[in-house]
Amino acid sequence: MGAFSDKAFDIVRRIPRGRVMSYGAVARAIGEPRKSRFVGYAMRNNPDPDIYPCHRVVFKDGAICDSYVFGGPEVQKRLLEQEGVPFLDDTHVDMAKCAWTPGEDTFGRPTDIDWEREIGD
DNA sequence: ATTTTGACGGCAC
DNA sequence: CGTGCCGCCAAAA
Repeated sequence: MGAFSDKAFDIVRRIPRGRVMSYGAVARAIGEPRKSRFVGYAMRNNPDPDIYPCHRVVFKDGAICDSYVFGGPEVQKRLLEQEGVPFLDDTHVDMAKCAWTPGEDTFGRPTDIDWEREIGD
């Protein structure tokens, strides 16, 4: 995989549970906002969905991609709901509430590595 | 080397 | 709020 994909996965891996990032946000986090599209391309080659929560990457609108998803958009939505990600409607995530960006505190926050912990709060 | 193809995003309708 | 188009740019054919 290219260096870009590597960076993309590095960012995605840090997305805490219950939060999401848009493809463009990931691209911007990498420093190349123009390659938002390529982020999706990278996700398509996700080596290990268990390590890289690509399901937390959605459209800027909060919509979920309808193609090339591991188990279909429904599965992705299901995973997000499971994490407590708020939805505006049946097809859109409430980005205003769960949009995340690197730099926010992930220290005490649960990340992909904390799958064991439940969202109970 | 050239053409086609997108897990996108923005903007016009 | 949904559709359609165009611009980006690397990867695949």
